[in-house]
Amino acid sequence: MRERADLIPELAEIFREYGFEGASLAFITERTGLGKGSLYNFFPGGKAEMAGAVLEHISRWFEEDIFVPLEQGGSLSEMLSHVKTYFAGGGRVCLVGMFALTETRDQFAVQIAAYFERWEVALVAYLVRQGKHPAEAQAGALDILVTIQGGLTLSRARNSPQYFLQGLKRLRQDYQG
Amino acid sequence: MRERADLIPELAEIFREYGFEGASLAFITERTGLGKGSLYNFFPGGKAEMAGAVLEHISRWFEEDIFVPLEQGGSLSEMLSHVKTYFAGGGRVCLVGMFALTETRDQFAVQIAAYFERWEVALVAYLVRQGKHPAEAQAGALDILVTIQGGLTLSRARNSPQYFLQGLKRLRQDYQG
DNA sequence: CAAATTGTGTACCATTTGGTACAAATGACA
DNA sequence: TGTCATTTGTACCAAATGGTACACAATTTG
Repeated sequence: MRERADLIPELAEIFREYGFEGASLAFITERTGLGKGSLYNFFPGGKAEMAGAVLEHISRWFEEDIFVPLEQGGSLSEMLSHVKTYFAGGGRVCLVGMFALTETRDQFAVQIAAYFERWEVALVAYLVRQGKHPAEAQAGALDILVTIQGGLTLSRARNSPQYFLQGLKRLRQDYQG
Repeated sequence: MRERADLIPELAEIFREYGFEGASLAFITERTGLGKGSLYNFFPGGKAEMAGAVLEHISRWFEEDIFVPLEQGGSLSEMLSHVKTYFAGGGRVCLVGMFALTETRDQFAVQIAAYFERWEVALVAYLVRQGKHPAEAQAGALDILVTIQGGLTLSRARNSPQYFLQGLKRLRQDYQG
């Protein structure tokens, strides 16, 4: 017997690999080893609720491990290290970015936008604390987000982590405090 | 009566909006106004062949309007302008990037990788011509691709073109010949 | 230990999916 | 004009889809 919380990381991995539409209920059943009964017991709203829970889980992780540290004295270098680990050095896809591009987007638009906005706010706070002017900090935050997202997309597309890794390297140089 | 070539841009727009899995045959028939008979007449391989044709069409456009000019004396600024127009200033999604992230990826992995590799080659050629050392040119090419892709993803996610537009602006500054 | 609660598997459902068959309409062309 | 190939709509199909119903097993809890 399992509980809902244990399932969420598994579901996250499944959606990461197959997308929202691509991950059929039949496949989710097979991969988790749970029947529909259990699945719909934990997530009465079906696939949509599963994906929602996964997004929430991701948001919480970033909130604790990335955003808050960034706002409370952590360094950018530290953040980039955590990000690098989280995305397996470019081998793991950003589920939020993926949902943002596909048809799933409308369904989760609010959570998707909130995730990136929150990240941006934390980055701006960090850069201002480093002595940058607000406009400069804003531009820097966008640059950092864009470089991470783009690196992940291209690393996936070319099946090579170099895009992601080199992006992180440049960010370290350009924004070292 | 229509012909195959006219259909491809329509299909491209449909896939862009709904993704590969999300664009059902029923919807494609409705949107194009063509029955399955016509669709399967032009694309006997079904949806997969439609998407393949769309990717090929996109590749050809970039080859002629982006890659070749870049290798034959065009400026980076010129390329960035074309790219900006093509992606509607950040309002249009990169279909190749989208396919790269979703489950569709395996099916079209070769075309997806080739598209970005080709772009990278053209950029390296341009930067070397500008007097950069090969390693520097390579790093610059990756940076440019990453910034464009990331900008598109984030602009879509936040429903705001600023990520894409500011990325382009930075590229203009950092790589002006 | 009994009773309520929670978790689980299976059988089932209507709907939608991508795809096929084929006859009728349309066009090019001699 | 008559022939032939292409184009088109419709009716069909098996398989897969997300979802529900429900009986049974495992827990908690009084």
